[in-house]
Amino acid sequence: MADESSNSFIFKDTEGLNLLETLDCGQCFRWHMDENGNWKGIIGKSCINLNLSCGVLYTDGGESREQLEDYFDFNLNYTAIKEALNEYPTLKNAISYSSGIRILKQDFFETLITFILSQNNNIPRIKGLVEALCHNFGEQIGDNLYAFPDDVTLAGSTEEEIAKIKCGFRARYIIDAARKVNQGIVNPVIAAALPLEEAENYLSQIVGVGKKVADCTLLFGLHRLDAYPVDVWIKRAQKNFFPNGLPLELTPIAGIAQQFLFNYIRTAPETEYIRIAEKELKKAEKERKKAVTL
DNA sequence: AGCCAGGACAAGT
DNA sequence: ACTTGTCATGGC
Repeated sequence: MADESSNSFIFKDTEGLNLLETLDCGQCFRWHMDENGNWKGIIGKSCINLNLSCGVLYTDGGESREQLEDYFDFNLNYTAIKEALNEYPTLKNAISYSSGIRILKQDFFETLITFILSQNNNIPRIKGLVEALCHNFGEQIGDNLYAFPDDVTLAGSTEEEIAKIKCGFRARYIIDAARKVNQGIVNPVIAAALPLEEAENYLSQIVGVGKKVADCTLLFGLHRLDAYPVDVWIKRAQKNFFPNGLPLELTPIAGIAQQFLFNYIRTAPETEYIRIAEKELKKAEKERKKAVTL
């Protein structure tokens, strides 16, 4: 992979990109690291290999240089964004914990369906469900490799067929999403252009899509950096660090701040005391309720 | 064994 | 406008 052949590309200025932090921070679910620290994943119908050493990203298998440049959003100046976020102590800590996170520019439909699958689920299981969906409904693009299914395929399936992947109550949500996208009732171009709150409501036409899933779709699938998904982890972070919400100045890039915060509160050693404290609190609450009923 | 998970939704205060 | 129960499944 020394020089750029037909589908191998080199990105020399990766601005502090860290593949583990970016590909395993809960924004995407189809990338896998091997024992050497290299990554393999699927973008569109391409299986892509990634190797990052000494700040240089070597890619193999992509369609074009522009495809990867776009996917990793290399034209956005992350140094400047992180400087703005660093003005706030908690965000500064979160960024120094995992400074190599970038918000990927993923496919709209894939992101929409993936985050429908994400609801009330943990990340390992989301990965399994997405993989099962691709395996059962996606086009085979290689040896045991499947693209994410398109809206036509999913819209043409039944709820029972979708439920085969064991996604439970989410099966009918997927059908509804696929049909509304397929019929043009939900159009990514329109969603991308609407003001945030209207865009959230627009996507919430889909049964099973509320504010959280809408925000994830807007942020990860349409690169709306003002979208700020609030899940159980972000609620925890807010309770402890931003009881009055994020600073208003950060509104245009709240989504990026959110992703640093999410990874920080969920996995950083220095926030473990918060996770433990909440567990203890919950346990005590349960004991209290038990005592009342006796 | 039981709690929880990148929630949404309906029904109840 | 806020709480609560329910939904299907399996990771830990």
